[in-house]
Amino acid sequence: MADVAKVAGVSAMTVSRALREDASVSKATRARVLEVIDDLGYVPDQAAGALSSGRSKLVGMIAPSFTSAMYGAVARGLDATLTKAGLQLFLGFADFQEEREEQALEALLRRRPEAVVLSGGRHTPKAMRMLANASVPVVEFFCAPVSPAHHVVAVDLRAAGRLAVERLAAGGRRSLVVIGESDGLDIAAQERAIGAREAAAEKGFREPTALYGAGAVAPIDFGAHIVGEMLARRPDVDGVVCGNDGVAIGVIAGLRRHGRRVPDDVAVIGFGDHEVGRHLDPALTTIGFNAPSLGVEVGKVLLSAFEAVRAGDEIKPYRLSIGVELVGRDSA
Amino acid sequence: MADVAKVAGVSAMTVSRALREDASVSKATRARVLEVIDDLGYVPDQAAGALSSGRSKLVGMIAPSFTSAMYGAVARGLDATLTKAGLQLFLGFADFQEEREEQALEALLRRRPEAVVLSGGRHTPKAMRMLANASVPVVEFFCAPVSPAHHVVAVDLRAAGRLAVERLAAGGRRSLVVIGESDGLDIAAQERAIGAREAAAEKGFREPTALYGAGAVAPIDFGAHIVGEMLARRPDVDGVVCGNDGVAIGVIAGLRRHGRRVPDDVAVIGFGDHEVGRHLDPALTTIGFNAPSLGVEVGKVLLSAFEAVRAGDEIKPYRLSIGVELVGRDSA
DNA sequence: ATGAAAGCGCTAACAA
DNA sequence: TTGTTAGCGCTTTCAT
Repeated sequence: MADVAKVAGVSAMTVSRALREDASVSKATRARVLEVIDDLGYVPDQAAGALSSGRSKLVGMIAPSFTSAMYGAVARGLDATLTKAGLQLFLGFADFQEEREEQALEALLRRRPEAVVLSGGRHTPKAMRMLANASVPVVEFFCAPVSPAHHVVAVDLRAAGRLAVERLAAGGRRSLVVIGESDGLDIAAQERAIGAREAAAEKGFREPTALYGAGAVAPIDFGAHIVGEMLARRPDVDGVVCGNDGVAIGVIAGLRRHGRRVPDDVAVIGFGDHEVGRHLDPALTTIGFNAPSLGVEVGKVLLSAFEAVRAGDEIKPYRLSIGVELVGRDSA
Repeated sequence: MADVAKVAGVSAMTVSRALREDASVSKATRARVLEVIDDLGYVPDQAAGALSSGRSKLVGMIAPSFTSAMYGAVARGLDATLTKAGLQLFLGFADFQEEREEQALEALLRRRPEAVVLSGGRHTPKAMRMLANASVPVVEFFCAPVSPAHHVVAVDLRAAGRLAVERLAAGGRRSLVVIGESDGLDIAAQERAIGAREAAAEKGFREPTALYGAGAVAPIDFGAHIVGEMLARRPDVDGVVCGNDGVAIGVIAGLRRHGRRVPDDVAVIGFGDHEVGRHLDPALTTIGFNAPSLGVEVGKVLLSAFEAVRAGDEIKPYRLSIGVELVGRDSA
């Protein structure tokens, strides 16, 4: 920056100001400085800027993985919203483990983010403590947190469970199984199971059998393998609610291997509305929600939290619920 | 840090040293400092550390998207390797557009990464200039760059094209179409097409028809929609090589709608070996490669580049080729 | 509209 | 083994 200042014949301060929109620099000076910057290929050092101003312009997001399309889509929506506000998104991996999440969070906090976004659910006590100490807005997304200390933008997973059961009931199914993700988000699976149980009770059905995955197994393989256990526990099953479309695809494949036809013998419903579902045979009935817009909503929550802080207003926790919809196709 | 130093009764410098493994601090002092740090919930500020030491401990990676599993898997492999070396991965989105990549790169460079990882292919001139100015190791991954100025860890896409055609030839197919991704990575599509053309020429076939996608369309939908054009351009087609498994799934669905059976009338081969392929009907024949290990290899290249710099050695560009393998199933 | 001085929180280099 | 001094590259504040 000193170089730029020298070449442009101004002080470093003027260069710094020329880089910002609002600052008071004459048009001519700014133009000259910007030209020199371009000539020299100067890129300002944000670490220095952050240290000096106390604003890192960083928002951290920690997700279980970016291998499944959902979290990538959320991140993309969030990134788009933040970029418009001059903020950068810093992504971290939690690998579906609370301990890894804690590590990722600590690494993130070293960069002094202005806000933290992480997937809802359980967190380690140390992670909770770090979040409290950081004194920045925190948003938990996707599923409702165990102890909601912050803002929440959660998908209405109970409604998902309810919708699925209602669809199965409408199709004449009576003996239900609910299968949780294999991705460790057991909170999400439980929420969905609660919704399913409620709906089943309303209809006067026998309580659905709940089956949960063990960890970060590939969802399709998990679905394919759990069919054996499912059939053993509930031989008369005629309706299955799956934690995500991957599991559903695996379950359908597994059922086929066990000689059960879908949807004639057993109806299967997925979750997530992955684009592949439409092209399967049978086409997958699933519960959908808008993942990129979930990211956008998280961004909006942050932006208004920042706004509130700037205005000196009291910050009240947001509780946003993202709606779900049934995508009725052939598998159920 | 000053707080910690005061409470522990040492200087800030000693706290700083206690935080690092190698530094010379007595066991007793370190233990005391670490305890105070834990009590106070102190998290060091890396922006300050980076400014002072000139080491950001950041490696930036810019990928077209994290909505498709591949880039997420690469990022995960890279992150794992870097974390072991005390480096953090900073992810950026390019949204399949060169201009967005340039923006993401500039934002990244403001954080002074110690290395930059980006997907191979074309980059804007300004991006190239920025990379040169940054004077840090650069790795281009997945597909070979147009002007390879740096390290390259590329999947052997020509071999992928060749393997696919050889499989089709072995199945008695003679009239071939090669479909490029709809994800803007046209370089990758072209490489694959070159390999396919070579193999077709060797077998004495008529040159395969090449069809390319228009941008960031959902791959499955793209595959489904391009079938019409494909059948118009090449009515006698009996073998299709697709740019990724999503496209292949769409093509199979599209062919079915046009009354062509797979694989009886037309054989279809995908790319990427997505786990869903095994569970489709017909099960998808595809070309696979190990995405997480691609990420790990990128990490290794960076680590040895750092090592070379530290040792004062000359840095010679790496050219790593990641092998592909045919995953023979039912669709071809 | 522009500049000078001070300092953000850390670490390199040197001293003890 | 520990402490002191200086300074990383910016931005804040205050002055002009």
